[in-house]
Amino acid sequence: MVITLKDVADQAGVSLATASLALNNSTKVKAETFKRVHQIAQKLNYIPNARARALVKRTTKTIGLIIPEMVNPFFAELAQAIKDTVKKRGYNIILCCTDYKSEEEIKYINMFKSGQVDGAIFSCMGDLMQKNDEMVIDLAKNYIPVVYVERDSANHQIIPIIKSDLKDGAYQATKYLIELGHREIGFVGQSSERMEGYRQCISQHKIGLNQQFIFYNYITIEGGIAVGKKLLQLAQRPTALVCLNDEMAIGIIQALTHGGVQVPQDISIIGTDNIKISNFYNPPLTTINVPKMKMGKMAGTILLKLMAGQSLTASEHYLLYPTELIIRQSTALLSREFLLK
Amino acid sequence: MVITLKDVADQAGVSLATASLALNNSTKVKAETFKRVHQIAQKLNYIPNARARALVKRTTKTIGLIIPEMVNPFFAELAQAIKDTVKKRGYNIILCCTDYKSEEEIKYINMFKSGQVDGAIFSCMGDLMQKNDEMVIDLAKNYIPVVYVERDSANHQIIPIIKSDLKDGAYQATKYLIELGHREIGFVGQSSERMEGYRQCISQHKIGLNQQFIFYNYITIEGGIAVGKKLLQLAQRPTALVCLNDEMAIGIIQALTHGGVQVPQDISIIGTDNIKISNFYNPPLTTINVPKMKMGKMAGTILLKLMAGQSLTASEHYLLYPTELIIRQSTALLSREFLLK
DNA sequence: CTACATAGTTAAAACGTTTTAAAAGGATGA
DNA sequence: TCATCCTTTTAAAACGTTTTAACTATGTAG
Repeated sequence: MVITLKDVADQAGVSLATASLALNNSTKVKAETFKRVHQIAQKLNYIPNARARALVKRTTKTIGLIIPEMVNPFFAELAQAIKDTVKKRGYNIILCCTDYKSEEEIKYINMFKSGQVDGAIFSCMGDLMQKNDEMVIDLAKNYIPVVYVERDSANHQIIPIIKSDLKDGAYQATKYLIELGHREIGFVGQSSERMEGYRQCISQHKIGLNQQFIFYNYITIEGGIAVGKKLLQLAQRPTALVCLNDEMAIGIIQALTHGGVQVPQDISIIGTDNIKISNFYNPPLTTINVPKMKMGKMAGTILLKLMAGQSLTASEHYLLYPTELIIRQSTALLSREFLLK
Repeated sequence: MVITLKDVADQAGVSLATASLALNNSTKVKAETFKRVHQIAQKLNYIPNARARALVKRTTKTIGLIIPEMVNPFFAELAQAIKDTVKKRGYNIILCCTDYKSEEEIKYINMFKSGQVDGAIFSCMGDLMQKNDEMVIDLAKNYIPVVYVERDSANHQIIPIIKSDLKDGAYQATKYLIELGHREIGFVGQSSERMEGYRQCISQHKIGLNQQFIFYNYITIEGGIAVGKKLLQLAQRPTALVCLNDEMAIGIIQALTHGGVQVPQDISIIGTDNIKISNFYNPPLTTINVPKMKMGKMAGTILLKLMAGQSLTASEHYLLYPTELIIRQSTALLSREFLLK
C-alpha cells in the first residue's frame, strides 16, 4: 500500500542508489534519468519514510521543548516564537509538559537521550524546579545540544542560557510604586529572583520590609484569588502589590474587586510577564514586560546553530534580556486618605 | 560515545538477539543471562535507540496534533487534555500549528504520511478552514488513524468526529438574551454554526434579523476591539451581542468600556468557549461552555483505540457534546431607558 | 592501441534495533 | 545408543533509507 523507494526504482528501471540520488537532487545523475525518476515518484505519490531516513541520517528534524504547561500564556507565547524560528529550517517541535513535576522532566530527558530529537530547549518559570540540571548537563554533553530559557545551569559553556532580567524588573516595579507614594508595598508569589529584586528595592529605599506583606501562593489565577481573599480579611492592607506574574495579579484584582476593594483606587497592583490578556484586562494591568518573542527566537536560533555544529560566540552563552515597566491602569498615586494616616 | 545494544551484548558475552530479548523481558532467556544483561545495560547506561526501534517496529510513539495556534487558550486547553490522555500510553505529541493557513496544514499532512507519527488529531475552530478534508481522508485511509475535533469530514467512517453543539449553544445564548428583554441582538464573528444558531433563534422568536447587527471580524481580541470601536460610532447600537468566542467578547468589552459604554448596564455581551480567563474577567463573562477537557480526552481515547487496531462502536464515529450557557455578569436585563424607547 | 579521465550507475554496507527460524545443548525415555 | 523434546541461544533477515566505493561505458590524449 505504502510506496517505498524500491517501487520507484523498479518502475524507473534503476537501482535504489540512483533513485535515491535523483530524488535527493544529486548532480551526478543524468538529466534524463533524473527526470524519469522524479516523474515516477510523483506518479506513485512516493513519500520517503521518515523513520528510515532518521536512522541513517541520525537526525529526526524535531526538537524537544520542555515547559511546565501549555495552558499558560507565557509558555504558549514562548513556544510559538521558538516554533516559528526552527520551522524555517524544517524542524518540528515535540511538546513536553512536565506539569511542574521533576520526575516528568526526567522521563523526557531519557526520551531525548534515545535520539528522538535533535536538540532541546528547557524552559522554566522563574526559579521553580531548578533540579535535574546535572542530568541535563549530561544530556547536553553526551547526546544533543540543549538551550535553557529562564533557567539556570551550573555549566553555561555546555548549556547556553537565555534569561530576562527579572530581578531588575521587580526592582523597577517596586521603585515605581515608591515613586507613586506607596510605602506599604507587598510581594505576591514565591521565592525567586523577582522577590529578590523587590527586597533589594525596599531596603535600598529605607522602607522597612514587612514580612506580613509577603504572600506565598501558587503562581496561578487561583493562587492570586486565594491571596486576594486573604487580603480582604486583613486589618491593615498594603497599599500596593508586586506580583510574581500576571495571572496572580489578575486573580488578586478579581478577588478584591469582588470584595469591594477597587484597583487602583484602593490598592495598586503590578504584574509580571506582560501576557497578552494583561493589556485587555479591566483595568489594563501595569506589568513588567518580558520579551518572550525575542527570547524564544533567540533560543531557537542558538539551538539551530548548535545543531548545525557551529560554535557560539562568548556572549551567546549567557544572554540577559532587559525587562521593562509597562504602565497601564492597575496602579495609581497613593490616595489622599492613605496619606492622612 | 553512545552505547548501543551491541556494546551490551559484547560485554555480557551474548548475541544481539539474546541481549534484545532480555531487555524486552522475554521469558525465553535464562534467568541468569537475563540478570547479567540487565546489569550490564544498567552499568553502561544503555538507552535503546528510538530511531532504529521506530524503523523496525513501524511506530514512533508520537501523535501529531494540528491546531491553528497555541496562543489561544481554547486550543491550549484542548491540547493539554489530549496530551494527558495519550501520555498514559506512552505517546508524545508533535505540535503542529497552521496559523490558520491551509498550505501549512498540507505540509503537516505530508509529514504525517512519511511515518513520523502513529496517528493524528486535527482540530479547527468552528468552521474556519474546512479545506483539505480530502487529503486528510486519504491520510486516514492509507496511512495513519485520524480523529477530528470541532471539524467536519465527508467521511465519518474513516475519520471519527468529536464536536460540540455550537449551533445550539448560540441558540441558547440568543434565547437567554431575548428572555432578558433584548430585541436588538447582534452577532459578532464569522459565518459558522454559531451564527446559524443565532439566526435560527432570532427568526423563531419573530425578531427581525438586522443585517446591520452582524459584525464580521477576526476571531481574536483585536478583532473584538475593532468591532467595539465600530459600535461606539454607531448611532443605533444593538442592546446585546452574541460573540463567536470569548476573545472577541473581551475585545469588545475592552473597547466599549474605554469608550464609556458599560457592560452589562448599557449592553449585554455573551462569549463562547468558556476559556479560563472568562471567569476572571471584569465583568466575569457570560458564555457558552464547550467541554474542551472531555472532548480532548475523548479524542485521545478514540485515537488510541484506532492505533491499537480496535474498531469503534457506531456512536463513536460521531460524538456531539452538549454546550451549556454559563451565566455570569456580562449580561443583564434590558434596562428601563431602552424599554422606554 | 594503451592509458587515463570522466560521467553515470550500482552493489553493498551502514544505521541499530526486533524478530524469525534454525541451531545448539542438555535431559529424558526407549 | 539413538530419537525426541525442551530450553536457551544465535545467525540472519528485515525495516527503508543514504552513502561509499567500485564498476561500466565512453571519450580523449598520447
